[in-house]
Amino acid sequence: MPHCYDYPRPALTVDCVVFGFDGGDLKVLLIRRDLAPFKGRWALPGGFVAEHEAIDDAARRELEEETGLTDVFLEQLYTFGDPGRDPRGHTVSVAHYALVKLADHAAQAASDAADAEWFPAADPPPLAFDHARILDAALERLRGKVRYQPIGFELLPKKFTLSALQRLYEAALGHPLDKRNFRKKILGMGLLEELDETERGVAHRAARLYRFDSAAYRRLVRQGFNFEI
Amino acid sequence: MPHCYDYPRPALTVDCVVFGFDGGDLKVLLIRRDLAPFKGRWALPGGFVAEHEAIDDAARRELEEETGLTDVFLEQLYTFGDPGRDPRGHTVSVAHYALVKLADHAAQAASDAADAEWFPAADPPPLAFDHARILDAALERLRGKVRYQPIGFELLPKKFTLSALQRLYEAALGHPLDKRNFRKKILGMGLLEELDETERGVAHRAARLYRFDSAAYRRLVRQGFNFEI
DNA sequence: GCAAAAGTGTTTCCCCTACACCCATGG
DNA sequence: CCATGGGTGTAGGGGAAACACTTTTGC
Repeated sequence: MPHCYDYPRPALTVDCVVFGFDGGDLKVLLIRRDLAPFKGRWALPGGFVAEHEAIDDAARRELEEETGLTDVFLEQLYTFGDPGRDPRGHTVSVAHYALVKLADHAAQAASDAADAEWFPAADPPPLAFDHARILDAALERLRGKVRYQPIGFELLPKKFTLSALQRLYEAALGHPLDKRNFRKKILGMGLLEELDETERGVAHRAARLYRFDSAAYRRLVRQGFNFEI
Repeated sequence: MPHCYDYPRPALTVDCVVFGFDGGDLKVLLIRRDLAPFKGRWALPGGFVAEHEAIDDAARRELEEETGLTDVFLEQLYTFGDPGRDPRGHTVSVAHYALVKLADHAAQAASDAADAEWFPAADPPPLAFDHARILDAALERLRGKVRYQPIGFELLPKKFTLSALQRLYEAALGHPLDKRNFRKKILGMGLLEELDETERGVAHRAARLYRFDSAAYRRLVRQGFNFEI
């Protein structure tokens, strides 16, 4: 039952701020636009919501079509609807943010989307539409959320070192953390499974690898546990 | 430049979860629907977003049209877009929540909107559409946000007693707080201006009145202060 | 052997918590 | 004078923060 003729209405799109972590900086995945407006500019992956399509389905569909990414952590961020944000007419965008394990996905994204590229999230190129504002909102959300929900692990490979985890938190929060206190706190939570394995191919002492134990996390949450860094 | 004929698209609405506090319970303001679907059911105030209208403008406009409320604290909550949430067709709703000073606004709302009524937020009547889910999301947001942003004051009269503030926090958080610790903490922040005035018309010792000092709050935030209860 | 990062404990301090009694007011 | 809420201080415990050196490994 389409009701396009009932009422003039804004168009509805989704946009995705895709974050990755390369061990040093937070990255964001951008697409080069090959159509007007903003032809040639970098933009967030996204597109129109189809009728009878759930919003997060649309976000995942656009993400796969434009970047090849599937099975990522994806969450709604905010809905941007200022008239004037799209020169073609009033377009409302439901922005999302996604967290991907960069190491696992880099090859896939590169092959499926020639015009997708990773940029430093803190220092992106000029962006189309109001996407710079959306990126800012996503960074702020990530900074806030990473502290009280264990979403940081979505940005790391399945097996990771404590130093990698600490560098991730330092990049997300924007300030250095004390190594001993960080390890004490994170290990004290009982969320990390210590593996009998070390990282490989480094020119110094190899660090132990850990894995996030999501079953343990769910168990603890049920008992009233609150994650907090 | 309307582009209704470009593309079939979902309809776009706004809905508002309006919270008030009567000194005991959190309340939510509902409207009785006089049109199908869900005719006669209680629903959140809301309606269609006009073309070229900003989303929060639409929310404020609908709020005034349906309840008479103006100049309230209003913030975007989440966008609900499951196909099937509206039997008339695919309708995406950008939900907001609002906080009003119940004492100041009760008369105004009652006169402007005969079919608006306050209900206990924790125990509302059956609601139209997916509005029960939206209300739940708003309650959860309020519970979370009240702890680390000074938004509780939006629910109290300009001048209030510390006990009223404490009862508000207890209602929002759902658990009792220690009186002495609460007063120590809240006064220690330096956000409350102590007035030379006491409440009136109570059958016991009258409590001192306080006022939230938003200038002091902004000053402290600039210095890195973080509100937290 | 040297560069580079891994790994490890203790002390201090502050904030959160728990807790009970007297006071002022209106009826 | 009594019922009702207003208002106040302290002691103890736990977690956060500050802090430096030894170990392991690859080159």
